Amino acid sequence: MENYIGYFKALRESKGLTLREVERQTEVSNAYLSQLESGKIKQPSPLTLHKLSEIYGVGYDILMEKVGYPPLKKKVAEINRDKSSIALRVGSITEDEEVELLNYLKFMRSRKK
Amino acid sequence: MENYIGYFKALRESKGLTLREVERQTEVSNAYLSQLESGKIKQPSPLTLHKLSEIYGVGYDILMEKVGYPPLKKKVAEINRDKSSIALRVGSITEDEEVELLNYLKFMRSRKK
DNA sequence: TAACATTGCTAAGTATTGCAAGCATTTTTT
DNA sequence: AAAAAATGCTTGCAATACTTAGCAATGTTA
Repeated sequence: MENYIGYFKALRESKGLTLREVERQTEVSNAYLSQLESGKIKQPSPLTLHKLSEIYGVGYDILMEKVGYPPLKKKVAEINRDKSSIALRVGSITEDEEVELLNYLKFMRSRKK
Repeated sequence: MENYIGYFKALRESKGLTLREVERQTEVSNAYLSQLESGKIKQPSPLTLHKLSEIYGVGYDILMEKVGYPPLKKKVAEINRDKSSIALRVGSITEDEEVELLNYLKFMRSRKK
């Protein structure tokens, strides 16, 4: 969402790295890095950001937010709503559904043996 | 990490939602949702995943990893808060079990009407 | 000085996300 | 039963991430 012009360039230069050195270590082309630093790229992919976060020593989540992706950090309210790890994957469920799912899971597993 | 075929469709149907209902709430076109569910989309953007995570009640980070984006390390405090009843009793579930549970959840909920 | 390497950058091309419009079929309403 | 609405889906199309190839300027070495 916001402007991160100057940010990536300052980051790289603070480490004393050239575009081609970053290219070697991240396998992101120097051409693209140049475009990124000059503000021609709106939202580099998470994978690209992850590579950059490693070489620059900056948090992956920091870079994600920097370019405007939704924040990765969970809010406490959401954590409390999602009680179990299953709920994290299938969405929130009621207590009754939880029991029924448990039984069904048990049935599923016994059937596949 | 690779294939999430069946997952998004199972998620939606477990909630008893139509493509156009999800479109209304997330502002993601039903056309795109259809392609996503049929496996024609490799990596939907973080913003799209964030919207889906909200309407489906599934962790944003879970969806991010599901489609193959780099994993984000959780804070220890959050991890401990996340695991509760079901996880402690049955342990983790496989991807196949996950989809099967979603389908059963859909059946459970449709039965009670 | 001359040859060569390195630097940042641009232009053109490929691939993919996501949308608008529309179609065929099923479901709902009258 | 007919009309209307809702549903899932396909087909172009625009926008954009990212690459390869190359250029001009600067730095390095013989």
